[in-house]
Amino acid sequence: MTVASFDFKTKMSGFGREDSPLENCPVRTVIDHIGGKWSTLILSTLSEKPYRFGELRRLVPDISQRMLTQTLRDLQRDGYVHRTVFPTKPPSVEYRLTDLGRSLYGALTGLLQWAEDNYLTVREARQRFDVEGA
Amino acid sequence: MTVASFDFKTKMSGFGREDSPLENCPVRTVIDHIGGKWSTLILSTLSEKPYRFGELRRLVPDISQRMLTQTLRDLQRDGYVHRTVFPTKPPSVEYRLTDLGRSLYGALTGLLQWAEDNYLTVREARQRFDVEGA
DNA sequence: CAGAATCCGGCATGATACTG
DNA sequence: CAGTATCATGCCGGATTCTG
Repeated sequence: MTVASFDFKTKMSGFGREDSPLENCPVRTVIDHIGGKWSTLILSTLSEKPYRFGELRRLVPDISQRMLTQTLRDLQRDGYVHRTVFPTKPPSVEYRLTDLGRSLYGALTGLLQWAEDNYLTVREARQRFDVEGA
Repeated sequence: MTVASFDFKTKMSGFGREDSPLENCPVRTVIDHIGGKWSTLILSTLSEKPYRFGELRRLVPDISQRMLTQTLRDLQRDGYVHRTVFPTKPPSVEYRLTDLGRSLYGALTGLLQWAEDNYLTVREARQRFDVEGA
């Protein structure tokens, strides 16, 4: 199965029907939830090693507490992250990637590497477009 | 360079400074713009072969005209899609992937394939989480 | 046919304050 | 330390109408 035919089928599956077609698309099941603003960043950080809540806050200083909590819950809900509570005093909570999360991160790596390799080209294209458009 | 160290560095580059750190992150330069609701879908469709505006509308019936126009413009701006106007009457416009767009789609394929392979697992995890949480 | 312009609602995100 | 709860808001995206 070629790349094109694979994805064309993927795209088509779930479209053209009346019962909320987008929600039934296999690809969107995954993409919609890791396309958020912080998901990839948290996954990247946790791919290095498990971290506690406060450590994540410090490692990703731009994120608000609210968004960190929510992103972690979403990742946990999808089975990418495991949450362990240590009933110490004060309590500490450790987040670590599950096997599924590590697997997803592996698939994500190709895209992240591409971004790293090509972002300058993209920025130049953007500038050219904006200049000639003006 | 390992996966973890690669991405940890990527993540850190652009953070911890005051001048709008997120905007300077190489990864976000790319991810922020293909994380939209329709970008991957249009890229997938165009990976098959070039299409005209109306054909794209029919192939992705859920998208509104406004969003199709905007998504195509963004993809063109980033250099992923080339836009060709044929001055016929009535006019027709063809969209095709550039080399950069094809390259990006190649990097994206791994993630799409992962989604196709694992979306059922993710949905099950989601259900389990929701049930035990209730 | 291929858009541009406009209006509008909802959700994602942020800021702040409070808690066990 | 690790969250929850509440409020404010921006902008994403849908529906509709108009144009060359």
